[in-house]
Order: sequence, then structure tokens, then C-alpha cells
Amino acid sequence: MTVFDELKARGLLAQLTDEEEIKELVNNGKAVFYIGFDPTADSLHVGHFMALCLMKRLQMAGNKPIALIGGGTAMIGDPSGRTDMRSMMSVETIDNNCECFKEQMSKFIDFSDGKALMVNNAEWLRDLNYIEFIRDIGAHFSVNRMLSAECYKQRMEKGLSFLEFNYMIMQSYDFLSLYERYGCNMQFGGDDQWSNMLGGTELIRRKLGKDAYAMTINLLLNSEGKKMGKTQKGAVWLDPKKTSPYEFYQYWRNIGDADVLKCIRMLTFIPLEEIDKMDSWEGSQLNTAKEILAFELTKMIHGEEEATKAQEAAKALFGGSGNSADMPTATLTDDDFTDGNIDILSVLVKSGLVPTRNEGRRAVEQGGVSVEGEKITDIKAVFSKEQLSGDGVVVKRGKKNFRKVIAQ
RNA sequence: GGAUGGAUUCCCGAGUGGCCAAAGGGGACAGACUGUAAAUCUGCUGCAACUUGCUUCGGUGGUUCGAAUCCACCUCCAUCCA
Repeated sequence: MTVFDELKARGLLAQLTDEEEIKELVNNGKAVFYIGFDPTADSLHVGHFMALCLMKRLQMAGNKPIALIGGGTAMIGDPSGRTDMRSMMSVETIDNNCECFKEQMSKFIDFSDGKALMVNNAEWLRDLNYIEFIRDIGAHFSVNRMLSAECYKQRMEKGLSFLEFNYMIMQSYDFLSLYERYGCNMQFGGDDQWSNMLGGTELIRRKLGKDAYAMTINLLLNSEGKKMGKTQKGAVWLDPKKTSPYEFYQYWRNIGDADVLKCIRMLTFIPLEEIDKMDSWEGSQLNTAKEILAFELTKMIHGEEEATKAQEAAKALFGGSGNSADMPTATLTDDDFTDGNIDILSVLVKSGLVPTRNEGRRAVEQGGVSVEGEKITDIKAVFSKEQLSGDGVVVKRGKKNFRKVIAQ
């Protein structure tokens, strides 16, 4: 099976400027393509992961990826898919984020021997001369046309600043620059980037009279049409310091039935034949599929060892088997005890299971807290230091949140 | 630059002098049911104490025994006119 067909079969492809041409280039390893990443945070998240996978797949097929870090475009902020304006980031934050991105990407994509490139568009964007730029590039854009783009339409209701309006032009200019500098002939990205990407292919045609291509991949949406990879606490990060391997594992383990197979197809490298077999699974059998998904992804991001640990911890908690050594742990120090004792609310707060004592109180009152499997019903329950020493105790809030608490 | 409307707790949105920690909905959280899913039902949703304090309604001052509610100024946003 060719790369192109595989991408298609996995349901990744969304829109393409020229299917035949792209197929040809990609299958023969002749594509030099770029994917842009805006450094809006100090870690990549699940949303970026799809793009990284795509890069990897194409790289394996002999194509050359360029990871473009948007140190320049981040100065503006992409209005696509947003209803409000992005808050402006300082140059220092942006530069710091760029560094973090670089490091994470290097773990995933092979940049050795020029097999892939990583460039930062700050290089050519930040020093642009306004007048020269608008004469040279701006002249090729029609405002009427830009306004009709879907990404701006949404913002016409809430308001769109001139700053953000320029984002499309910047991204188009990126493509042109990469074409000129590195012979980059393709741009890939999330489907929400479609209009920005078309801007680039058109600019290249107008400016250089050359053809360049664009292709978008489907955004990872759940069955309700919402972007995946977000929780109430925010994005699911790839950085283990921001989202622990266990939390990462749990995110996928808890995915809805309707979304499991789609995710396996789109995100993992499991051969399609195997995935097709899972297609007939239903009911509680899907639970196995979820386990596979969670394990595979955790393995890809955090390595096999961490993935196994996360799985063991999950089994220990939910299945009652497996060992508890790898559970998330909270350590209490002497300062946390008064007269050698600590009350349940303090335990909950100190272990990070609840943010405030009020919430802890509520959790206990509603019967959501247990220690070593024993439900706590009294808000005033107290534990002595001795009880928490040694191996510690497992404290649970709700069904899925727990922490091993150990006194030092 | 001018006119008008607006800014309320995570979000939407009621509240126009005391009965307001603030209706209703959404979301989140907890419980029941389950398959660590979905749907449904119940509870709950500022902080802390345990029935009492404290902090909140864009910002700063003011009026008042008392303000989210009235006044002044400021900031920001939207719409229309230039």
C-alpha cells in the first residue's frame, strides 16, 4: 500500500489542492513539505501530535519534512477557529516556547543528516520592512477575497483586529519563503488552516508563476464534533511534566465508544489489517480497543516503560490487580501534621485531589472519598502519622482520581 | 471624532437600593446505573469555619444606615454615522 493510500484509508486526508499531483510526489518521496507549529505554549499537545505523525509517516516514505516553528507568526496570533482574540505573548515567552517545541519534536522526528529541517519563521518575519512588504506581498492579496474566507467570517461577528487579519498573509509569505529557500513544494496542516494555506499556494503562483500544493488533515474531533485533546484542565500535553503519562493514558482509556476506532486509525501506527479486525468489536469489547489505544499512544509519546507503568497503575486501581507501586504519589512532611495527626480534608488538599477544603468537604459529604478502599463519611476523620508511614495509603476521590499518600 | 447599547460568579444569562453569594441554563464535580463508555436520574457548584464570618458583580471615587443595583470619572467592547 502506498503512503498516500494509507493516509486516505486512515481517514486523515481532508482537502487537497490537486490530488493526482500530490499523490505522485508523496508516493515517490519527492515532496519537500512543511507543517507549521505556532508556539502558543511551552509544550506540544495532542493536537500537534497528528501533524507529527503525518510528518513521520511521510518521512518514512522518503519525503523531506520541514517543521516550521512560528516564532514570527506567534507575534500575531492565528484567528482561525477562534471566537475571541488571542492574548498577546511577549517575545521572551515565544522564544522560550520555540525552544521547548524544538526539543520535543527532535524526539519524534529524525533531523539527522538533513533528513528533516527545523526552521523558525522569526528569521524572515520579524525584521520585515512594512512598506516594502505591503508593496511586494500585500499587493497580491484581495481584501474582498480574504473576508470571504471562512476563518474570518466567524470573526466578523465578534470583531477582528487588523493585526490578526494579517495572519493569513504572514503564513502565505512563510510558504513562499520556504519555497524559495528550500524548494518546499507542499504545505500540510489541520483542516482549519485551509484558507491560510491556499493563500500560500496562490502567492507562489502569482509571485513566481510556480505550482505548490496544499493538503489538510482532518482535525481530531469526537463524535460530538468537538476538538479532542482538551480537558477541563486544558490541553492534553505531550510534556510529562504538564500531563503525566498516567493522565495521558487515562485520557485515551476514557474515550467515548464512538471515537475509539477513529482514533486508533488516525493516531497509531497499528497496521490497517489489524484495525479492520477491530471494526466488528462492539459493546464492552471496545474496552479492549481503548486499552490498546491508550497503551500505544502512551508508548509513542513516553516510551514503553512509562506506558506499561501507566497500564499497571490503572489495573491496580480499577481491576484490583497489578501492583500499586507506580501510582501517582503525594508525600506529606512533618509540617503537614499537627500533634502527629492530619485530618482528611488536609490530606485531600495536600495531595492535590481537591483544590480547596470546601470541595474536599463536599466530596466527603457526597460519599466520593475513600481511603484504602474504606469510604470516609466523617469530614473530621483523622489519620495519624503512623497510619500513613511505610507504604502509605491509597486515597481516592471519585472513581478515577486517586493518589498514594505517604508520610515522610 | 459623534450617537447609542453593553461589561454580573468557569461560560451563557437574569437581577435596577435591603429578602443577593446573586434566578435559570450549560459545563464541571460527586452519587446511582454501567463497561474506567454513552444516555438517564439525584445531589452539588465563591472562600473558610459549620450554621457564622470573609471576599465577589469592568476600574476608581462618591451618595446612603445599607449598592451588583444610584451619581461622577476612567478603561474596554459592540452597532450606526464620519
